[in-house]
Amino acid sequence: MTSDIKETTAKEPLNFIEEIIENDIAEGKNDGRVHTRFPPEPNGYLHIGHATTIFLNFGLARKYNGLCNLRYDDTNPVTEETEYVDSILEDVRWLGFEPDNIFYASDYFGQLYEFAVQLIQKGAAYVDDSTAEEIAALKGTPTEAGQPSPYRQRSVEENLRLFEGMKNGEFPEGSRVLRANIDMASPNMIMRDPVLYRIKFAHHHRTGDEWCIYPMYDMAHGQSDSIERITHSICTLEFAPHRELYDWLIEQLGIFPSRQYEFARRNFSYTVVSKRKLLKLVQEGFVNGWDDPRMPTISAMRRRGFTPSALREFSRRIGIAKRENLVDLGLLEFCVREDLNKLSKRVMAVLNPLKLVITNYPEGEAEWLETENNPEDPESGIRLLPFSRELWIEQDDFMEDPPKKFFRLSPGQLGRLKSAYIIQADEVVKDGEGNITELRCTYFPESKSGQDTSGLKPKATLHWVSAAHAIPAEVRLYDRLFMVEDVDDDPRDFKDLLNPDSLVVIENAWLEPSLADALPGEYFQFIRMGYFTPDTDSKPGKPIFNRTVTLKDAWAKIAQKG
RNA sequence: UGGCCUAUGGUGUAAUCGGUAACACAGCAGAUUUUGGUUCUGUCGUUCAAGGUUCGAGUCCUUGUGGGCCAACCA
Repeated sequence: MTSDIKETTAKEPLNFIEEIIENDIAEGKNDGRVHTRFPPEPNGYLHIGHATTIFLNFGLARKYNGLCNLRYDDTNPVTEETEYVDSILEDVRWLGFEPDNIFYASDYFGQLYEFAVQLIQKGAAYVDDSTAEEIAALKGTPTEAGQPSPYRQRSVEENLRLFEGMKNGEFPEGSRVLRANIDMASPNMIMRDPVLYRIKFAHHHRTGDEWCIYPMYDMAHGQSDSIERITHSICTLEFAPHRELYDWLIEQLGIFPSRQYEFARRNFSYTVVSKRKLLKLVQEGFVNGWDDPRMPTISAMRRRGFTPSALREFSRRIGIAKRENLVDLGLLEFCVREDLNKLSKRVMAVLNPLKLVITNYPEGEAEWLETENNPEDPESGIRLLPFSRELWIEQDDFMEDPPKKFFRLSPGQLGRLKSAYIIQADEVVKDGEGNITELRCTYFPESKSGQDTSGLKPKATLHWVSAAHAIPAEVRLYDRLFMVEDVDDDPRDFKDLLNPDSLVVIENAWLEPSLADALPGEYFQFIRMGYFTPDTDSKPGKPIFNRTVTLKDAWAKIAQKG
């Protein structure tokens, strides 16, 4: 009772954007309407940073009964492709959101052209014949004012004629641009007559060859927001200087006043989120594609076995603010474990097999033992596991000469085989080089799991699979992609910072037979080893599993300390 | 002698008229456990600096300092 009261009264603190929205609603701004948008450029796959932005924009719309559009910011045909368009929608949906509208900035090319004409007509824009270098030279520096272009004083008529000529393909690429007529001495560099339109004879993924002039970001983004009557246009901090231009264009055109708000983009430890760098990793073969499970892309995390709800929880916990940050990806691992602990089926798999023979168990016999599917979920039920004389156990679970704190199997010691019997290690069999090839044990028939009358108290419980029933599998173990925490801050080339052990492939793991038909999208805990999911490379008869994340490992910590 | 943003434990965020600096992760210690998992308990540790206003400052004022972004026909 009291805890219920606590839960309902303890309300989550608002982030600064929610405060702005609630103030706007209280003031009746936009008739209390909230409309956001998620505006990716389709020039790469979405990554973990986009995921937090998706949760922000779609989450805000959901929280305030508003709408959220997906809008592809496709104003640069040179870098944009439909492959990316498709993957973006798939990722948004996988995260649990259906856009209220799916738009493209390219839908507005006609309207945007009209806007540009309006600007020219009121003397707010002009065609400049300068080269890119000439424009840059007259731009000035942050501490020095720029100089006006020699083409700045052209008549409205001439500007109109030339801009139309640009549109009609009469001029070569790079020969002319349309510029806003603002203030070459503005302390804000963005306001020094920014380029609005450029000529590009490039094939656009949607409009084909219809256009040879394309609007710049500033000429497209705010106008698209306005056309869609977006109320809160949320972007990252590096666009803050653009806000002045965003507002100026809305003012000049007299269109719906969308408002821009900026938050700090997220940086993550041991990875990169720059699209340029991610593209390089893919193109130069440092990873096996955009969805290589080591990548920070949404498609990679899906393939690796992360859940949408873990990502959502992670996003909620890191919050939103305006300061520089480096988010510990360990928190994401925590969220993944927290979610998977509740929903994943417990199964047994041996990754580095050591043969174990139970010398007092009859040869050729097998019995099927009950085991629970998930102790965290009483609804999950039980299943049967085959047990027999020859088993596989984990190599790490036996030490011939163990340190004090090791309480798994060692000569003479007892161990519990999970859901089966207690055994005692008797004898080690070695090959000519002294490697342990087999462990011979005896078992206690009266110690059967669930009906144990042996009175024995082994300190460790081991996972195992019956050798005669096990199915072979490949298992891929992933570790952090980079060796340094803050990759972007490191002076070395980021490709020299890659972790050489980010992928370890185990070719000959043994799985319990129930895993034979597991499909991608199913989540498992390999008991004592971690969370795993079938990889999309799996073939019938040749399952491949990805390790999503390890379990917390207290023993590893102890062993490391010595 | 530019403009804008920003500064709270190791990390990420709270503290909504100026009123006991808190939550989570990580760390450490312990209990429980047929997963060295989970769960539970305890614990460590924080306001960039210096002045000022005030009974009282993370919050207000002044002056500094640190970090980030801006000079693509990228977004």
